[in-house]
Amino acid sequence: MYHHIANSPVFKGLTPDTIETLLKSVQFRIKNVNEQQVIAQREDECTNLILIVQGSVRGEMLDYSGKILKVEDIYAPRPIAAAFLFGQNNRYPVDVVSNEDTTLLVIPKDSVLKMFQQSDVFLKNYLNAISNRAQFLSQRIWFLSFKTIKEKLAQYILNLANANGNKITLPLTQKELAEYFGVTRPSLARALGELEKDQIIEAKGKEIIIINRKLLIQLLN
Amino acid sequence: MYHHIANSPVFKGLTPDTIETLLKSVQFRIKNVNEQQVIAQREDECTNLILIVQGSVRGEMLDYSGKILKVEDIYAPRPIAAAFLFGQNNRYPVDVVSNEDTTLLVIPKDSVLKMFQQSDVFLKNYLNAISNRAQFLSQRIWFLSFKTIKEKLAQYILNLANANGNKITLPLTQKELAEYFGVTRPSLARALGELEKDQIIEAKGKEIIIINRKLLIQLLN
DNA sequence: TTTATTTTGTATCAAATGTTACATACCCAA
DNA sequence: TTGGGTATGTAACATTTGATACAAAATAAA
Repeated sequence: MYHHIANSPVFKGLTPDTIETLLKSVQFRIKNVNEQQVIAQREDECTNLILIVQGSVRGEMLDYSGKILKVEDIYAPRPIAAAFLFGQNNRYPVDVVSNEDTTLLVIPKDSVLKMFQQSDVFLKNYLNAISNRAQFLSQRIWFLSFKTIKEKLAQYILNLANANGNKITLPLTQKELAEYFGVTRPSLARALGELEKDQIIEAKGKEIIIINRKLLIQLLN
Repeated sequence: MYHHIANSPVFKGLTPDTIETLLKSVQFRIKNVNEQQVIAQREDECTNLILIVQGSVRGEMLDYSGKILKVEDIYAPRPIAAAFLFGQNNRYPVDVVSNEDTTLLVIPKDSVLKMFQQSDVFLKNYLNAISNRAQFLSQRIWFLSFKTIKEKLAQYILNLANANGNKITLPLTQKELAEYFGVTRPSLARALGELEKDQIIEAKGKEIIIINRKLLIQLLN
């Protein structure tokens, strides 16, 4: 087990032996769950740090009518909801359900605090994990603030192109990109097509070449 | 000064004297800036924890064409970008500019780490601050995932009503609410008007009464 | 290679929202 | 009380996007 979780972001830089020593100095437990088992429900208080040792879970966001809005899969050896163990309203924002037979490492909050005192590395890793989450979300919101699909595309392409000149390769399928943008797939395809028709970009498969960067930037005005 | 920052989220529960002792055991500096002075630029590395002792600053998000997208004001005695001191890409996501004559407390990252070791309370406060930020952003994204304005309104109203029965008071003006929803003000007003016309709610100023909760929930389907 | 599956391009139509403009209501301060 | 500024209600029209459907292309599997 310690070998598995040594790859977890919160244990990065620690040897399996060190992790074992660290964990054995506090309380924790192992929990095995079957497929489709509910691990936590929305609004449950989040009192433990949960790491996925093996398997995967998903977070399901529901609205008031019970409809599933968004699903996020989390795989071993990542932590579940590290950013919800602390904070004013430390409750799960989603229902957490196992996708498959899954092994969980459950560490109570005060054990986590003890581990912070004992391991500088663990503390830094934990801070990094939450911070990364906040940064990711922040970036995502910034992105969603672009009104039209073309604006989002322009911003997205310019971001990728900054490093690699005028030729980029989309790292996502159109379907995934559409989901990332919060729009439908045909709408995204349409927007791409129009950018191409206007001679702003040239797209062949996932390869995109910026033909007229000036016009691309102007889309953001 | 220590009295001022004692009200900061990261120093909550500590007396001014304790804070003084804590800070004097590490390195830090005070920085006074005039109005409209640039404190940090987007993509600058974030190497210090910055607290606003007195005054206020704003974070400005710019797109590639240089247009200001969003502004967030931060007032004393809150920290600036606490969630960007750690993490993989610890760079400011925004330009930070002072709104007025402002006094800043600048604490280098390694001093912050030392303070974590010396004060359990400070560490917990910091974790809470980052976590709150992540939770806030998470909630915000969840919210933005509702497609139509009516859906957003329904979700928003139901959230407020949960605690207080069927009568709620909007804590924001329509303008602010529209901004929060990421829509224009007239569109929000129209949506509110239609909910009223359909006898789902009754709105008078900021007072809203849910007339037909069932229909309100059905909007989410 | 052939077949199945996924991805992409495109079209049509309806629905939602933005834009702009203006009138009315409200609130605070002189 | 009376302005002046802000907040709100509403209208007409243009734009954008969603929903749905289907065909072509690309990719993976047999």
